[in-house]
Amino acid sequence: MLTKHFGEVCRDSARSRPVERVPDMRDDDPAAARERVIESMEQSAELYGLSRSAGRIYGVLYFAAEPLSIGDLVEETGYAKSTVSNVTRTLTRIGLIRRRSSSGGGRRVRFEPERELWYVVREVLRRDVARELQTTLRTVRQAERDLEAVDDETAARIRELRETHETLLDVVDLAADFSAAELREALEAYDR
Amino acid sequence: MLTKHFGEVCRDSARSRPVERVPDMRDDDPAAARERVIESMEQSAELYGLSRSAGRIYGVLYFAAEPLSIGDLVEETGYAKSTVSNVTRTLTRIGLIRRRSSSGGGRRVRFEPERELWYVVREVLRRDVARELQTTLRTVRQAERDLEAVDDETAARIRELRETHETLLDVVDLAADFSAAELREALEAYDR
DNA sequence: TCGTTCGTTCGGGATGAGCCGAACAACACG
DNA sequence: CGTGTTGTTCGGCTCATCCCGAACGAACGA
Repeated sequence: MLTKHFGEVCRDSARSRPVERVPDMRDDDPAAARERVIESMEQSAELYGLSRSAGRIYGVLYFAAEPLSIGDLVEETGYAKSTVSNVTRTLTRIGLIRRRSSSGGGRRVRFEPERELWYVVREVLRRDVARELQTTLRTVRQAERDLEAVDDETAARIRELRETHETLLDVVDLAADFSAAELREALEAYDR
Repeated sequence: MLTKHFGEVCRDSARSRPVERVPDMRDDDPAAARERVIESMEQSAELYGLSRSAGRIYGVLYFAAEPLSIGDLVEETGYAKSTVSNVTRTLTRIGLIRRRSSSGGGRRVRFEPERELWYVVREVLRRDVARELQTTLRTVRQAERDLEAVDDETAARIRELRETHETLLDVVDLAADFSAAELREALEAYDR
């Protein structure tokens, strides 16, 4: 997936949050603007199969002046400590945030966001998508080999499937080696 | 998302299926090979945030010689008619399968698969990802405008976020206009 | 050594997803 | 018009997910 639910993109987006945030502020208040952007991140998180809390935690870290600990995040987001602990683990695994352990003394863990989103996408492409394509490809190739002698519709379909996946894997592998700006340039430069 | 769960990619993949399939067959049996590929599709479906049944139904359609009706799919997959009805609706919305209604007479609906997977990805990029990026961008730009007078860390972060999203949206828009082969060629041709 | 401070893990409650069977609705054909 | 056939919708069941509070464990300082 890449998306959790391709449809019903907006479900109940008015889930009651545990703490109230930014009661009433003027429009040019940085805190209010920040809050609106973070809410947008919550929504995006849902589209990409993450929980709403993941979006908020990433958002808080995005705007933070310095890496935050779990305790800090609990205070900022109003989520329980266990929730923050689990969500940060998930976000770390994806690559959306990083643990900066042992900054100075103490076992206090601090998290900082990866702000270059394309890096995150790239890692997902490599770690998840490419790997999935490879696994499928292995299965398909094995099936193709098993049916070497056969020449029916099924064999033809399997060949087609292999070719499709080979192309997709090539594209993913290639794209994962580009930066976002390079990618844009490469696509703009290409003339058909 | 694009993926439902970026982690725990393999959960209990041995869920009991309602009907038994391909009891025991030789390795070069087309049906056995087909079955293994379809099982692989079930797994892929999960990664991309779809249900296992969606993967199987798509797989059955992929190998079908002709478009299948809901009744056919019930017979082929062993799922309940209601399940097949719901899943086909989802798959149609995504673009993985198409309804070929009114082929000849009758109100019998038939489904056929989109075998060019990149087309599907492209549609998802356009319909879901690009749209999401645009929505976020609108929010971020509004926030930036609200903070025109302000010049603090938050304002800087918002500017950075806008630039990131603008680049990503450009890339998505561009990529969605390419075929898979063109995309590969464009990336291969680009020399840094 | 003993609190203190942090983070993780465990069990539980609420919500939602996936699947089922059965009832319902639409349409073709006798 | 019935009547069978096909697809959709509805209520229910089960299981996973999300989030919580509380208990647990590991490190550090006094």
